Amino acid sequence: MRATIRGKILASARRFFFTKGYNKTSIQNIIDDVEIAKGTFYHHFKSKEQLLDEISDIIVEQKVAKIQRDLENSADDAFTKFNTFVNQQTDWKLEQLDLLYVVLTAMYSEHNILFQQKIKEKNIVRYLPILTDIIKQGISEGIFDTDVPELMAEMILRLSIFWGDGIAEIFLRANNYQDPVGLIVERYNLLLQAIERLLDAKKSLLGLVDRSVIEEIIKYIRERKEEG
Amino acid sequence: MRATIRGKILASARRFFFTKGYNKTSIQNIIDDVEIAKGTFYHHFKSKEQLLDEISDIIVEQKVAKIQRDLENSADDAFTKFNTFVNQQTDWKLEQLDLLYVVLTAMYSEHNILFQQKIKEKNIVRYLPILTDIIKQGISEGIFDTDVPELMAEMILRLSIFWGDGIAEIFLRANNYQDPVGLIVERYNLLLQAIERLLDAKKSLLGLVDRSVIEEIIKYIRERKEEG
DNA sequence: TTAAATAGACCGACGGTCGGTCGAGAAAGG
DNA sequence: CCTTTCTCGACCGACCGTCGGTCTATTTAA
Repeated sequence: MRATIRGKILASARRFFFTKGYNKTSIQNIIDDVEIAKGTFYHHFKSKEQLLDEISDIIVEQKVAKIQRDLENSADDAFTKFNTFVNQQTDWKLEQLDLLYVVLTAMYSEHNILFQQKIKEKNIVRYLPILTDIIKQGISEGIFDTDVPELMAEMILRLSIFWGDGIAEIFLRANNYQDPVGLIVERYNLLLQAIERLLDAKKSLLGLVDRSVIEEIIKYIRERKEEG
Repeated sequence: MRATIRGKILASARRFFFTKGYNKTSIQNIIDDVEIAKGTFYHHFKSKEQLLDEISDIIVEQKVAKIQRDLENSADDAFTKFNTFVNQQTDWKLEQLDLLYVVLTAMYSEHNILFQQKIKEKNIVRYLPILTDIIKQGISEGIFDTDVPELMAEMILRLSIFWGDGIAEIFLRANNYQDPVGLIVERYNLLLQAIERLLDAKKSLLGLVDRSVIEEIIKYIRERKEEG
C-alpha cells in the first residue's frame, strides 16, 4: 500500500468494509482514521460508491493475479489446472482465525450486500475466460465434454459462487447444526460432483478440502459465539 | 389489499419498491402517498427494513401458493410435476410489458439489492421442500438418480436463481447484443440440460420457453431504450 | 503564477423518536 | 337507561442525530 493519501484511504476503507460493512462505514469513519478532512476525501473520490468499486476491483484483481500465477507456473493438463483453479478458491488460513471470522460475518451481513455483489460480478467477469480456457483444453484432451464451454464455465462459476453462500451460512450459524463440519464437507464434495456431471468429466476432481481445517474454524466460531 | 392503514402502507411501499427500488424509496414518499404522518407509519412498522421483510414475505408466499395450487391439481408423475415447477417460474406476461420492464429494471438496480436478496433467500427456503418432494418422487419412479435429493434440490434452486440473474442481465442490456433472443433461449435450454445432468434424468425436460414471447419483450425493451 | 491538494463549515435528505392529541368504547355512578 | 369518567391505542408532526455530498478558502508545490 503506497503512502499516498489515496492509498491510505483505500486501505482504511477496505479494512472498514471488511470488518463493519459498507453501509455501516461512514465517510466520517474513514477520514477520522486517515486523519484528513472531508474535502480531501472528495478530492480523490467522487462518491462513496466509487470507493467501493475501486476496492472490489483491487480485491478481485489480486486474487485473479494469484490464480494466474499458480496456473501459468504449470504447463499442466487441463485436469490438474482445473483442480488448481477449484482449490485456489478455498484457501482458508488458520493463522488469522479471528480475522476470518470477522470478515465472514461482515461480508455476509446485510450491510455488505452491495460489496458482496460487486465482488461476485467481477469474479465472474474475470474468472470466466480463465475457466473457459481450462475447459476447452480439457475438451481437446478428451476429459471434458460440452458443446458450449464458455457458457458452461459461466454456469460453473455462478453455481460455485452461489453454493458458497450456502456453505458460508453454515459457518456463520454453526451452532444451529449438530455436525456442521460434516455438512460443509458434504456440500463441498457435492459441488465437485455436480461440476463433474456438468462437464461430463472422465476423471474425478480432487476435493482438497481439509477436514481438520474446517473443524478448527468451526471450533473457533463456536467458542466465539458462546462469549457473545 | 384491505383498506386498513397497514394494508395501504404495504401496498404503497410494494409499488414503490418495485418501481423506484428500496433504497430510493423514502419513508416520506410512502407517508405522502398514503397520506399519513411519520408517527403513524412507525406505529405500524418498527423500521423500514421490517416493512421490506413483510413485503418480500407476501410476494414469495403468493408465488408459492400459486405453485402449490398448480401442483396439487395434478396427481401427476414426477416428470410432469417437475416441468410444472420449472415453467411456473417463467410466466412472463405480455399484457403488462411496461410494468415488466419497470420492475425488471428496478429489481436489478443497485437500489434494490437487499430486496432482491431477501426474495431469493425466501424463495430457496420455501421452494426447497416442494422441489425435494418432486425429486424424491422421481427417484422412486426411476427417472431421477441422486443420493442426496434435498441437497440436490437446493443446488438446482440456487443454480436456477443465480442463472436467472444472467438472463435478466441480457434482457436489460439487450442493445449490447446482436441476438439477445438467441442468447436467452440458449441459456434457458442450457439450464434445463444442466438440471438433467445433475439429476441424471432419464427423460428430457420440456423447455416451454416461448421464443415469440421473448422476442416481444426484447423488442419492447429496445424501443424503450431508444426513447430514453 | 498557477494548478493541485487540503481543509472544514455547511447543506439537505434520510431513518427514526417522542411527547402529545383525540375519538371510540368500556366502566362506573346515578 | 342515561351520562360521565376512564382507558386504550391509532394517529400526529416537530424534532433529532447521522449521513453523503458541496462549496469556498487556504496551503503547498512545481
